[in-house]
Amino acid sequence: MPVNVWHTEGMPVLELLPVRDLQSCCAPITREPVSTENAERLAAALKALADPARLRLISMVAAHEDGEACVCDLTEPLGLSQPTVSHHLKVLVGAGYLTRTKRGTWHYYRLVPGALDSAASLLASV
Amino acid sequence: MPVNVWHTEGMPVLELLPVRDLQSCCAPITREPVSTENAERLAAALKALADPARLRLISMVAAHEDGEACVCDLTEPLGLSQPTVSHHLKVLVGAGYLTRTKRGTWHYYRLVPGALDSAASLLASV
DNA sequence: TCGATGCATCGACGTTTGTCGATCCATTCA
DNA sequence: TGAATGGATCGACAAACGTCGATGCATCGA
Repeated sequence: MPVNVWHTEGMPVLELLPVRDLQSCCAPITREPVSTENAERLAAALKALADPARLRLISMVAAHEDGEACVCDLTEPLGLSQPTVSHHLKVLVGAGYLTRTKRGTWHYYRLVPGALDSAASLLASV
Repeated sequence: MPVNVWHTEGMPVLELLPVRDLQSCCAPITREPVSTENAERLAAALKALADPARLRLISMVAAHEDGEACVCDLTEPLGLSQPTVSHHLKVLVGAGYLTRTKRGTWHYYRLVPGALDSAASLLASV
């Protein structure tokens, strides 16, 4: 549920707020502009997604068997080097979209349920 | 409705697809990963939003009287120079989130209805 | 006609980002 | 124990990005 964005070093700076229902049902023509802090948090959350390779990674992990995948599953279909794939996965984990679990030799990445939808909701409520 | 992203020079490359309803009602555990082209388009659309200044600009334009604002309305509350504000507005217009209209000496910016929600829907359907 | 104002564009700059090869560590297996 | 494999991290580098001051072009009002 919480989509985080690393700030200094793996430090989460964003906990996605619940969707503001009043927004959707009775938003006036003129509303309050978003605060600087919320803009920075949402921008960081979006920046983590604003890359073709990372969007494909998210999609590939979700589409993979059992909803999880290791780096070796992703490198070849993505067409990028292993260090680059690891880098992108780290960004996605840091932002709270993926989790990482180690089993034996492999690190399995898995989509955080609802993380993408939370970001989408936040975006729509700007 | 269409959220565009300039490709070479003001050339729109993205027309937001309609929300794929089958996705929300009966998505299987394992789906098809997004195509490279769609990932690039969505990434471009998100990149235009993944900046605190631009998110605040969108919000400020929407919150402004009559739903429109000129550059001079935005520069001071945003705390950035006029060229920088113009630059960000250009990016947002290019991506299809804002429109620009000239009346007399002023250029008025206005939110494209539904553009933000379209992007959010696309994001949620990754 | 001339000064003032709004704003786009240009050029420059420092920072951030995406990418890779090289390296190193952990785990497995012969 | 030693080779092989998965994968994180490092260092380097080019490209993209955000920002600003300077400039130029409209438009308006005196």
